[in-house]
Amino acid sequence: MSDAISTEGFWASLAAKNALSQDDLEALLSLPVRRRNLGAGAAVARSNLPAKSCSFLLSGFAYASKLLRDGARQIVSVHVPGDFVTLSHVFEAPNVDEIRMLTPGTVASVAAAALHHVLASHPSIQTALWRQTAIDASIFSEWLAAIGRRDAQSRVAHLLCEFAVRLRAVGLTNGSAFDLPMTQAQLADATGLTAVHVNRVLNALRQTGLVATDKRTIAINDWPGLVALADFDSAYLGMA
Amino acid sequence: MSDAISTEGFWASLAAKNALSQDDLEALLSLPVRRRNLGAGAAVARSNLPAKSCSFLLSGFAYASKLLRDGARQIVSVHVPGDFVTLSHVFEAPNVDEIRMLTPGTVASVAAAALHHVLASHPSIQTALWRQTAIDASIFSEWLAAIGRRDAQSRVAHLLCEFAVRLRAVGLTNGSAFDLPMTQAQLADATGLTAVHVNRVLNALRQTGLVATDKRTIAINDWPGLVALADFDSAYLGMA
DNA sequence: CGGAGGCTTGAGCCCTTTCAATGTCTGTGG
DNA sequence: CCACAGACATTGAAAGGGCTCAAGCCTCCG
Repeated sequence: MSDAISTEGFWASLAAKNALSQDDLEALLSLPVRRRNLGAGAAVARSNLPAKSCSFLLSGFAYASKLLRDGARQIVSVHVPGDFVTLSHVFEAPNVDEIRMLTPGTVASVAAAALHHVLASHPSIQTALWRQTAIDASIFSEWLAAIGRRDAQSRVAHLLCEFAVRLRAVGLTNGSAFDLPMTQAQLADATGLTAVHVNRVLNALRQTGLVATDKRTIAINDWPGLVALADFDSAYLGMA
Repeated sequence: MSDAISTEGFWASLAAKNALSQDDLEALLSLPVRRRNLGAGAAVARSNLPAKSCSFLLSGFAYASKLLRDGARQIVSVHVPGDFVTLSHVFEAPNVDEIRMLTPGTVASVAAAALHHVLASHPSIQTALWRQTAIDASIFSEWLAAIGRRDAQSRVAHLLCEFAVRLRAVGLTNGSAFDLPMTQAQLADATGLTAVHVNRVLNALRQTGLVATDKRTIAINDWPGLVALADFDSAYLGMA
């Protein structure tokens, strides 16, 4: 299985999106990177380990979640190939309980110390990473509004819209269809619903002709309709 | 009315918390700052204005919220004196619809251009701001878990615990009591509930002896009990 | 004194959950 | 090739937590 992207491609994309200089790019390319092939369900990082490193996805999907005392789980972010996964881990203790792979995939990691060394002499790179953290925060706040104030159909529709846009941005869509490798239970943990209700919501979305599903593939048949239902505006993703 | 803190005190606190050098601190102190006295309800920043600046609270409370198409509001963050308010606004479009004062207060602002100029030559300062953005993201994700997976009592209790800790950190508590200048409708918008239900929840918290309220003052009578109900762990605030 | 915003309370409803069972798919081993 | 197990999806019925609607009250302030 070849990775969706290479380490070099990842850095080049970061450089392009943030207008970094050639010198900056070369500094990034010189960073020692550790690659790991992980299976579905494997932990990308454990909260008990203080492994201060910054990692990103070369292939596969991952999620970060918080566990509550009563056993409930809240997935707070989902990561697609080309995303940073543990960007904020260069700082103190992680703020989530688990980061796991949704699918088999490859994770690349840079030790925090090495990264800090480069950042100290490359302010533009640090700005790029800071900006990425700001985008992560922006996504969190959008999810907050979705979970806090939207009904179940709108929440699920919003999640689907977000993934459609994010996956298109990294070329992981076939026309209007894309792969969303999450079980309904995981979708429930991401939207603050129950698996049973996610099932019913997906049923409703299918019956109203907005989407079609086949295994874990989502086909959006009525993008304007789905956007309207979700009250979706992609600005918060910080892309264009 | 004198401000709770001064601009100089704000920068000094930032420097202390991030182990910045004397040179860094002096660079911060040399930044041109615009101070504004705002009344309750006044807009700190408007989403339509591309006023790229970074602002922080010298006194008073503020909140940031998103508005949904159907008129619903979700408050995504509340800011206390000493907090940055529009830190991520140094980047692109703001990710919230409104930022308003909860009380009269003073806001200090630094133009993004001036800030960027300093950051380019002071990597440690940029790291400090980046770290603050990471903490903001951490708070978002904690709220996400609270709203997504906790019941109403636990959500409200969690919010009260958070404010108790944050206000104690800036010396704005009297013993176990503190001022939380939010109406029940605003608490509802922050917790994803309705004002009516927040009222009932507060009633229950009072009747079980966990808290007492007087106007907008909250007295926590049973801190361990409230923490247990909220499943609260202050680690996500990135303080100690 | 009157008005406005905020707080409180009651009653009924509804969206979502809970509980429980059945169906489907996939990989595995006999 | 089939039996089996396990994970996931689906469906029904009933319960419940929070919402909606509505009214009354309190307090501050002009």
